Order: sequence, then structure tokens, then C-alpha cells
Amino acid sequence: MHSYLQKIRDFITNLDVDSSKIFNNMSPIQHFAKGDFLLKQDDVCRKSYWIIRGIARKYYLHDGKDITTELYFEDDLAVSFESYTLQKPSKEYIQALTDISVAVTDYTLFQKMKQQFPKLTELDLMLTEYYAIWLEERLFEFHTLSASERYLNLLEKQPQIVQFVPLTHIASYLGISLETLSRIRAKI
Amino acid sequence: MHSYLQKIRDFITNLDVDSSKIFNNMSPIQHFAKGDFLLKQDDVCRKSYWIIRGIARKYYLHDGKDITTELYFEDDLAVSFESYTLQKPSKEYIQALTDISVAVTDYTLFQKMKQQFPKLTELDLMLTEYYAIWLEERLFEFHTLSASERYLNLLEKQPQIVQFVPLTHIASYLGISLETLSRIRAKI
DNA sequence: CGACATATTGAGATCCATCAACCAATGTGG
DNA sequence: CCACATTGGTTGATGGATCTCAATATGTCG
Repeated sequence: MHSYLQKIRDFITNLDVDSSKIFNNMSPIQHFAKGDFLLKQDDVCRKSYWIIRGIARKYYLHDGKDITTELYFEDDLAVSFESYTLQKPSKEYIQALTDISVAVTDYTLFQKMKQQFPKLTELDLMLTEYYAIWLEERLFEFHTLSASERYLNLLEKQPQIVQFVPLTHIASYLGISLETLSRIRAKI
Repeated sequence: MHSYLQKIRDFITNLDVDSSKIFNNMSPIQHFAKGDFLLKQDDVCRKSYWIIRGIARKYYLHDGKDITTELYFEDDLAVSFESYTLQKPSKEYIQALTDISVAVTDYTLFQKMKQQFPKLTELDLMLTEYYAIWLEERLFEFHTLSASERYLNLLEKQPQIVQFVPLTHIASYLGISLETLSRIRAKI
């Protein structure tokens, strides 16, 4: 696991009693069935979803095709970042790829709690930093790797994606056509 | 200008007196000559640089080629994000493309000040959110736009880049070969 | 002026997308 | 439980976008 994630976990574990109590009671559990939408395009993303069990994806439509931007597994935080941060309509959908359980945190409530418990702002910052570092890595891959290099890289870093997600979504996640991905896999 | 940047400016303007005093005295001005390095690969990025005057770029080397990841103008914040955040060796260089003046903030000092003045943590969060949103936009461009669409998009959104930065750097910033960029421009 | 960096243009090769046909697995209503 | 639809994946043929290599042009600065 990424060492910064560990640091974030440690930070949560070592929160003072009050902050910790708030943090643990802020996010009720919800369940969604396979195919359900957690967020639709043009809606404001007012919740963040901590994936407890199952798989989900985030995507948008471009020229009629859907472009997968993120794939979520256990312990990932599903949210349409720009929509959530600016509280403006989302360009993206978030959809359950299997039945899922999630811990749901309300944006407005979290904002209030951050004002009362500054440690939560620090936590928010750490999570955002982690996301930015992840985005930089993704950008590096698009900037410098060929289609098959991107696939091999994914296979190495997140084999669970290749194992559990339909190739159609993996292809669009990697910015490759389904056919090309199929041929890349055949060659290995 | 992006509306979230305006919100950040307003936040800085409206800081309480103490936070504001700290913020304004934390960052001495420095000057660099054209070609100077603000950061080199393998060094830890211990400073952030607020560009006051001039142009700079961030890049890394991949297969002997240099890949420009960001171009900085007045009021931009130059920093190798992962290196700065995790205080680990940088993959990237930051270099002055013209003579520049920058306000330099030390990482360690800023961390200490954040502990004393929680408003600075909020500010840090806002800046990081802004960077993450910018990264998402970049990723969208690589994910869905063709070479010429990326160039036209840049021309529209940041004409100052096309005006002042050598085509070599623009091409690598867009993930295009210099020759292809030259042909795209000839066709317009 | 000479030297070095920067940009243009041409020719050929390569990667990858698209379109189309086909295949396999799964599930559902009758 | 079969027939058929649906979803997900493969394979082939072709074309277009973009890269690479090479030659030439233009610009800039000591």
C-alpha cells in the first residue's frame, strides 16, 4: 500500500477523542444494488462515499462514449471531486458495478464539523493531497506511456482491477479502444 | 479567471490580523536568472515558489526526452507537488524560462505556522483542491482530445502560453511531437 | 559573422481507432 | 428447460493520426 495512505490511517487512529467520535458517527452506512447510480451527471455531488464492500466506477459521456475516470474498491473514496468541492453540477456519473456498501458523508455536515474540529481539516487536506498525487501519476501515464505500457502498468499496480472489472471499462479507463486492449492481452 | 481562485484570494484578503501578518512575512522575495534551476531532480522540494514576475516550467526526463508538466506565469505557484508534500526526492526539475522574481515559502516553516494558525491549513487545502481540479482538467484533455484539439484548447484557455513559451516546450506539455505541433499550427 | 537554439517541411513507418462480423456466457420469459 | 436477447469479448481489414528521421530554414545572441 502507498505509504501516505498509511500515514492517513495513522492520523485517523490517533485523533483526539472528540474528533474521533465525530468522525466515526458522521457517516451512516448505505447499500446500493449493482447498476444503481450514486451520482448522476448535472446533479451536485453532496455526498462522499467510502466503499466498504463491492466495486464502483466514475465516468462521463464524451461524444456518446463513456469514459471511465476512476474505479473504486474497498477502502476507496468515491466522489466527483470538482462537483463536491465547488458544489456545482457534476460532469460525471458514479455507478455501482456490483452490489455495494458505502459509508456516506454529507458535504455540508463535514464542512461544519471541520470548523468545530480543525483536525478534520487536516485530514481533508491529507486526503486531497493523496488524490492530487494519484492524479499526477495518472497524468504521467497518459503523457508518456503507450497503450500496452499503460495496460501492463495497471496489471502490475492494480491487478484487482483487471481481475474484477469488465474489459470495456478498463479500456476506457486506459484511454484505449476495447479492440486494441483485446489485442494487447492476446499478445502477452 | 477561475472563480475558485477568486474565492482563494478573498480568503487571503479576509484573514484575521495575526494569520495575515504571518502569511505576508513568511515568504521572502528571490530572483533567478533565465535558465536557473529552482529545483533539480533527486533533490527534495523544500520550498514553494509564488511567481511574481517572469515565466518558469516544471519537467521531467523520460527516455532522454524532457516532458513539460507545467508552465508558470505571474501569480502561479511553482512546486513539485509530490516531492513537496511527501518531502521525498523529486522526479521533476523546475527551471526559469526568463529572469524571474518569486516569493519563497519554506515547507517546514509553513507546516509550523499551520499548527499555530489553523486558517493557514484551510488555505493550504483550498490551494490543493484547486491544483487537483486543474489536474482533472488536464487528464480530461489527454483522455479525450486529439492533438490538434488539445492545442486549440490551450490557445483558447491560455493564449499567453502560446505567445511566450517556445514551441518545443508547448509540444511536450501537450504530449505532441514538435513536428506535429508545427503542422497543426500551419493548418490553422 | 558564426554558432547554437528553434522551427518548418517532407517521406516513410507505426500505432491505434473504426467498422464489421463473429463468438461465448448469462439470464429471462414463455 | 428451451429459445432468444443481452452483455462482454475476439478477430480481421482498412485508414488516419501521429511519430521518427532527415534535411533545411529562421532566429538570436555573443
